[in-house]
Amino acid sequence: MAKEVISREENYSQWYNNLVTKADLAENSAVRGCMVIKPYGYAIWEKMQAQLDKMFKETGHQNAYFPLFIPKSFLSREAEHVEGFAKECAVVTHHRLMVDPEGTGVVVDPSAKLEEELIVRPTSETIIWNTYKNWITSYRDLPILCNQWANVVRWEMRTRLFLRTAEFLWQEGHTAHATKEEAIEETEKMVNVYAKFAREYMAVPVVVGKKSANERFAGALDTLCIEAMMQDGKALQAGTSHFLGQNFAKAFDVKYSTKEGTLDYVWATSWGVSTRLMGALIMAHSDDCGLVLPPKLAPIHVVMVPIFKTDEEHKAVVAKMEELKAGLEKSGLSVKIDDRDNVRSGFKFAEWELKGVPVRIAIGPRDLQNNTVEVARRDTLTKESMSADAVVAHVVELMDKIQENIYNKALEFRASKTYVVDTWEEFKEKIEEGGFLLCHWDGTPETEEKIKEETKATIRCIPMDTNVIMEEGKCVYSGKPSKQRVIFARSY
RNA sequence: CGGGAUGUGGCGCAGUUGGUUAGCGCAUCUGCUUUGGGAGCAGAGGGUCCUCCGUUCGAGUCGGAGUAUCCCGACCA
Repeated sequence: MAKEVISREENYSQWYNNLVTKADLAENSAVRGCMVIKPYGYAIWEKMQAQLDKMFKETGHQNAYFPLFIPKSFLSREAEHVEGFAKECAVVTHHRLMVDPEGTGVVVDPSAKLEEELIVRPTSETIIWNTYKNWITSYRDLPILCNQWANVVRWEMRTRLFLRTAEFLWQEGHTAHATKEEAIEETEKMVNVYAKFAREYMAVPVVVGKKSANERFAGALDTLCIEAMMQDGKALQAGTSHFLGQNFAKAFDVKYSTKEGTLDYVWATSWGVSTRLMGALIMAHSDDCGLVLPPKLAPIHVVMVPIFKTDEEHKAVVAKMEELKAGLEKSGLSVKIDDRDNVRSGFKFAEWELKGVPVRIAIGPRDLQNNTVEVARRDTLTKESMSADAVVAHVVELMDKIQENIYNKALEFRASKTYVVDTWEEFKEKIEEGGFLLCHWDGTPETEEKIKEETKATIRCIPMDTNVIMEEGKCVYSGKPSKQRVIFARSY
């Protein structure tokens, strides 16, 4: 008897359990909302890291590492920045513990109070710009193109596994440029790197766009982003790239000598993606049988399940599998033979489907006789029997097909939930169904705020892609003139 | 920080108007039988019923306080 399947609408976290768990630190409320990434989940993150790293290096960036702790005074240098982050920071006030004089255990040593509190980085602009000040004196020092892989802490009032944990892993790029144009070009370049990564590796279609003033990063002049649609129709911001202007250069007094011999402030960008991408991956592709991983990010491409009755059959089947495994590995695929003898084959089928392994191969005594194997696809849940001699070439080809298929499936889904909306009545009705609403907007924060209050929908982005209608029209809320449509949606 | 719900073996839950030794499913362990879609039978182990205080002859059950978790808001990658 099959166990009851879990509906994905009910709770995505059922799928998460393969990859992460909530940190079990309930005794201490101070660390609520953190997550443990299990080996299988971390393997996906490592694949993402490796690919992103490659793309960063291809665009001329280098990795570096900056401190976890930020002196409190740094955060107050940039006014908007401090407003955006000050409310949600973890603060280090002491540097020593002592044995509790009145009991067992340890207490904070009151004599070890820090002169100036340290902030656990919520993002590293301030500490990095404080460092860049020492690195930059002349136009010859520019540009500086650094990235760091790090963990950051944001004390969110409400956390959500993968999408908004108190501590998360991410990558943050911080670049310094001599001219405004070059910095803007960098901002656009990196958002496009993210878009390419999402589309080609995660198989998640995204819209590239610009944030409205309300949704912009604290301290940025412009925030570009990629927005994805999850299967419940809600939007997920999957990556951001900020044009910071000269705000941080001014705050940290980073000037350089120009070719002409004058002094000027440096232009900055920052950009980042986080473990939230794994959440996007799950929520974009999962079905009622569990995860569906795109081959390019799957830790295991092919799982082989032996079917046998006797020891002899077992040996013969596994021998055949080892042979196929060698062939597949030669083609660059990662293969797992599930040789466990304490669970039955049906259990294994279900379990590997839950984990999202793209292709499953089953071989039994009957196959050995006929020189066939059974190949099952995770994305379509179909299986076929084929000659064992052709299977390696077939599976290698399948990887590309699966990658393409799940992207197209997600793309079709997004298309089916994207509506062109021109009246306020229709807006209110459609927003309840979920999805992206392409609407005209008068460009004012007030209108955006009112729409949010009435419908919980926000402007996800002002699209920069060509596939969104560029036309003049009237604001869906106020009726005032508008130059192009923007995307409204409810979001995570 | 507001509004609501919930804390019972590793996980998911039941537990009646307060009444003996606190149950069930899954998982674990042992044995036998099984293996082409989440196995069956027999047996075994595993509990400070979130914490404290109170009511009572008697509390998992009632009352109070605390605490944690989840959901909905505000806040956000």
